[in-house]
Amino acid sequence: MDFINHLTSNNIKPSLQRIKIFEYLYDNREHPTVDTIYSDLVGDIPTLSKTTVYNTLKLFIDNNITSTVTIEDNEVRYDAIMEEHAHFKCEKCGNVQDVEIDVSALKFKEKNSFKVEKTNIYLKGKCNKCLNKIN
Amino acid sequence: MDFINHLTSNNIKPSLQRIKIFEYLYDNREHPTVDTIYSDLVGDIPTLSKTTVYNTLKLFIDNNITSTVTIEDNEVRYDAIMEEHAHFKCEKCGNVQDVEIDVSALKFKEKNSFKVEKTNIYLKGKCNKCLNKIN
DNA sequence: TCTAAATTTGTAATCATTACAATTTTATAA
DNA sequence: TTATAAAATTGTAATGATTACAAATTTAGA
Ligand SMILES: [Mn+2]
Ligand SMILES: [Mn+2]
Ligand SMILES: [Zn+2]
Ligand SMILES: [Zn+2]
Repeated sequence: MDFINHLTSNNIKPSLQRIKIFEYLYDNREHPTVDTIYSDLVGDIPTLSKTTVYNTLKLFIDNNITSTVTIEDNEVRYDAIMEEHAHFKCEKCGNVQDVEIDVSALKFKEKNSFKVEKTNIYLKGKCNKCLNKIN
Repeated sequence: MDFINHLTSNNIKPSLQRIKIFEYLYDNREHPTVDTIYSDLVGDIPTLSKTTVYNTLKLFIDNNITSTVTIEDNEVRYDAIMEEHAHFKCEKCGNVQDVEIDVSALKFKEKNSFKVEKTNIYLKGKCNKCLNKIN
């Protein structure tokens, strides 16, 4: 993945902060929060500001190279994978993982029609790891 | 719908505030926010406190007679209809409507299995009304 | 009626996010 | 290269939703 080219081709000037934040998001697929992103990167970029993380993620979202995952109503997570997929959160361990899904199979029998442009599917339950624990 | 009985049979003592808030939520299907609920009910119950609205909704959720609708990451909406259904938000007019959906049709081909206990499906786009406007 | 428990209320605290102005960095032209 | 303007980053203050908490009110039972 050529991050600089990816940013540039999406009209985003590739500053150090932007490259690092996008790289982090792309490599860490567990859908981190702003705080996690900031904490994990501030060692690398000591001058990093949390405001920059917020600004940068907003910029990414406006340019469609990042999306939010709001599977909980009290935390916003971020995702750099833009291919359509669902999300599963384990309510035991808290992990949020990607789920391949065929969204086109979603046929809703609606009387009043509307045009769907975005679909978000959020699943919750227990993950394989937690199911196999004996406690 | 017998609201008092519904609350009682779900282990919730039917105080005036609880009855009115649940009744409001059940009758107004547009998935109101705390502020909307409070504003619309304070005329009816002049002593109503916003804290009571928060407390009561939390109580409803804990007892599974209400759920949250977090189709936007910056506002929490509430819903008293507990039958499984999806939600559609029109990005023109902001309306959030219910969508009948066959959740069982959702087959995800996952390598790592997990046990799904709750499913939330959020759709966004343009509603019928807004599509038919000439502007 | 009296008393304790439950509920409601108002205010203060918390915490995530945004606004904004100052500083720093980058790009451009002389 | 140097000067200047634009863009990006930063730190701090403001905002706003939610929660904590203690006081007041209401309800239920003896
Ligand atoms: Mn994802
Ligand atoms: Mn609904
Ligand atoms: Zn788990
Ligand atoms: Zn509309």
